Amino acid sequence: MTRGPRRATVKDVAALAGVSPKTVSNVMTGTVFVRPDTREKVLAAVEELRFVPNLSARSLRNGRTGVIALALPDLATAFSADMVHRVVQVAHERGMVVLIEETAAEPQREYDLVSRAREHQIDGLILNPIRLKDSIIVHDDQLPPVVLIGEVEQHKVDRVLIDSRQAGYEVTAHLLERGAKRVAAVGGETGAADATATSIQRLDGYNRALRDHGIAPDPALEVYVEEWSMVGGAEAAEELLGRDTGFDAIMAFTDSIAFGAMHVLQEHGLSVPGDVLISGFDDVEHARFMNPSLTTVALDRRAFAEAAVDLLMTRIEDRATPPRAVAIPHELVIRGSTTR
Amino acid sequence: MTRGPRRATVKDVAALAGVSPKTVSNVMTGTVFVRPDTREKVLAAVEELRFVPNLSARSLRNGRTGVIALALPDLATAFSADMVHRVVQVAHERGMVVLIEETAAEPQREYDLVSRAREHQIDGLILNPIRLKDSIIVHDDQLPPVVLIGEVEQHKVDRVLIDSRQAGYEVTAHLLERGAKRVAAVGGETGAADATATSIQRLDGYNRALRDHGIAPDPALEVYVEEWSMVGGAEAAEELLGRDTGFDAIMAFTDSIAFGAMHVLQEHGLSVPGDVLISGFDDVEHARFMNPSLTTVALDRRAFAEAAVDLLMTRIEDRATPPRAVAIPHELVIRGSTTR
DNA sequence: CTGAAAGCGCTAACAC
DNA sequence: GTGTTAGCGCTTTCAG
Repeated sequence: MTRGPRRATVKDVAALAGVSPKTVSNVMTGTVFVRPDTREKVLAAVEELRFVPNLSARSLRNGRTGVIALALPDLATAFSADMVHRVVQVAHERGMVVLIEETAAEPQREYDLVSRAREHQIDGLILNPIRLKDSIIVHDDQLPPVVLIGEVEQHKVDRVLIDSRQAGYEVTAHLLERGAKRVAAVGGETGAADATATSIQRLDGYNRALRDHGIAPDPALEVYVEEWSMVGGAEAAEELLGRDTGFDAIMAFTDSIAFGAMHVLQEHGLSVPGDVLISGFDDVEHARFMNPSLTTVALDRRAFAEAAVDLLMTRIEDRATPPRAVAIPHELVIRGSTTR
Repeated sequence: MTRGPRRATVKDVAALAGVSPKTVSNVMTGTVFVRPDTREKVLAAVEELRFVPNLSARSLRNGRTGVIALALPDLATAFSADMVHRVVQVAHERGMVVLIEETAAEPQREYDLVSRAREHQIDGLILNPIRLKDSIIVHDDQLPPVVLIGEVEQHKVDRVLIDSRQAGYEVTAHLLERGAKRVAAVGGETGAADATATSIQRLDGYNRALRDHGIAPDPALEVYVEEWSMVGGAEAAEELLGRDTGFDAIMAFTDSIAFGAMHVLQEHGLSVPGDVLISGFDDVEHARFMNPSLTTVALDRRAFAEAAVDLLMTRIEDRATPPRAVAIPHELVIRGSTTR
C-alpha cells in the first residue's frame, strides 16, 4: 500500500506554534477557553501544516466516534430513501455522521449489529427491525445505545412509532365510507410465522373498522405479501384477481404495494378509482404523482427522523435514562385513488 | 456520560488464554497461521470475555478504518436510493462499511469531504459531484482516494461513467422514429452557469439526433429544471405547456423528471403516449410501474456500484496507480410511454 | 510460530 | 490558561 505524505500531528502543530500539544487540542475541540493570541498562533500553525486531527486517535481516547448507524431492511424502497435522507440531515445538524446498513438480505446482520456495535465503532444505532425478536434485545445485558423505529412492541428500548392500529382503522373506514363493500388488506398476515408488528397492527385496525361498519372479515380478502415492494404489490394483485373475491377496494400496507397493485389492476383494464379504490401507507413522494394520485397515510418524516436521532443522542449521553417512546402523529391524505 | 461495563481487551484475552497479546491479535486478524490448539484457547477466551476488538485502536495503528463514504447530491431520489442500496451491498461483500453524505443542500460540503476526508476517518470516497469544479480536484495535491461517478469530465481521477451523449442520442432518435416531430428536452441547459456534464452530454446527444433526422433545434423546446425531481418535472411541464410550442414528445433527463411531467400532462387531459411521447433516464423501479410504463435508459446499477467500489479499493491499496475510467453500458428500454 | 516492547495521535488528569 | 505525563487498545517491529 502506497501512502501519501506523512500527516501533521498535534505535536508538530504545537512545536510550530510554540505551545504544548494540550493547547492545540484545546483549540481544536473548542471546549476550553484559550487566550485569543495563543489561539491565533495555533490556528496559523494548523493552516500552515494543513493539520487534520485523527479521529481514530480521538475516539480511542474519549470512547466516542461521532458515528451513528442507521439499519433498515431494504434501502431501495422510497420510504427507506427518505429516512436515510432525513436522518443524514438531522444527524449532520447534530454533528454526527451516519453509517448505513441493510438487514433484509441477511437477517443475521440485525443481531450482529446490535451485539457487535462497538466493534464497528458506532456510538449508537437506529434500527428498523423486521426479524428481530424481543428476546435478542432483552437477553443482551450490555446493549449499545439503540433506538427502534417502526411499530415494535418492545418496552425496554427507546423507540419512535406511529399508531398503525389507528391509522389502519382510519384508512379502512375511509374506503368503506367511500362506498367500498369488499376491502382487501394487502400486506402481512397475522398468522404468518414472521408476522411483523406492523402487519399485526395495520390488520388489526382494518378488522376493527370492518366490524364497526358491520362487515364480516373474509380471509379471502387478506393477501400476504412477502416483499413490501412494487413487485410484491403486483404479485398480490394478481393473486387477488385470481381468487375472484369481488373486491372493490385495496388497503395496501405500504405505498409501494399500492403502486404495484394499481399497475396490475390498470393493466387488467380495471379503473382506479372507478372499479377499485386503493389506499397506501407512508405518503412517499410518488403518491402525489401517480395516475391517479394515491390516498395514503402521511407522517411527518422529518419529525420522525429528528425524534430518532434525538432519542439516540440522549441515550448515548446517558445509558441509564429510562426507555422512552415517541409517537409521531399521522394523517390521512385523500387523493384521486379514492375519489370518484 | 454513563458508560457500560468495561470492555475486555486483547490483554485480558491473552491473560485468560495464557498467551501473548500478539497471538490474540494474530488469531483475530487471521493474517498469520496460528497453531490450532493455541487458536482454540484464544477463541474460547474471546468467547468467555465477549471480547470485541476496538476498531479505533486498530485504525490508529494501521491507518485504515474499513469505512468508505458515498456522497450523493440528493438522497431522496430513487436513483440515489438504489445507488446507496447497491454500494452498501457491494462494500459489505468486500468487508467495508459505508458512510453516507448528502451534498446538494450544502455545496461546501462537497469540497469539505474531499479535502478533509482523513479527518472523517474514511479510507476513500465515492462522489457524485454536481458543483465540484475540476479545479478543486486538480489543485489539491494530496487528495484522498476518490472515485467520481456520473458524467464527470475529469481525467486525473478514477471514475465510473455512462456514455450519456450516446444514450441521449438513442432516446431522442427513438422518439423521432416513433413519429415525434417536436421533441422537448427537459433537464439542464448547456448555457446555465451550473450546467453539469450530465446536462451537456444528454443535450448534445439530443441535438445530434435532431440534426441526423433533419430537424432544426428550437430553443423553446429546451426546458431548464433546477431540481431533477418529480416536482421539478411537474414545473417544467407546466412551463412547456405555457410556452405553447406544439411539443409532441418529452425527452426527460431523469425518470423523476419524466414522472412529474407525465403527471402534469395527464392532469391537463393529455394522453401519454396518445398525445405526447415521454422518455426518461435511469430506469428506476417505478418506471415499470407507472401508467403508462416509462421508456427509459437503463444501466446495470449493480455493475455500476461494483465498478465504483472496486476502483476505490484499488486506489486505496495503491495511491500511485494511474487514474482509470470504467464505462458502464446502457440500454434503451422501450415501454408504454412511447408505444402507441 | 510466539513473546516483549514500543508507539500510532490524541486527550484526561493533574500540575503549575 | 497552559504544560506534563500517561495511557486509550491495538499491532508492528524485532527477538527468540
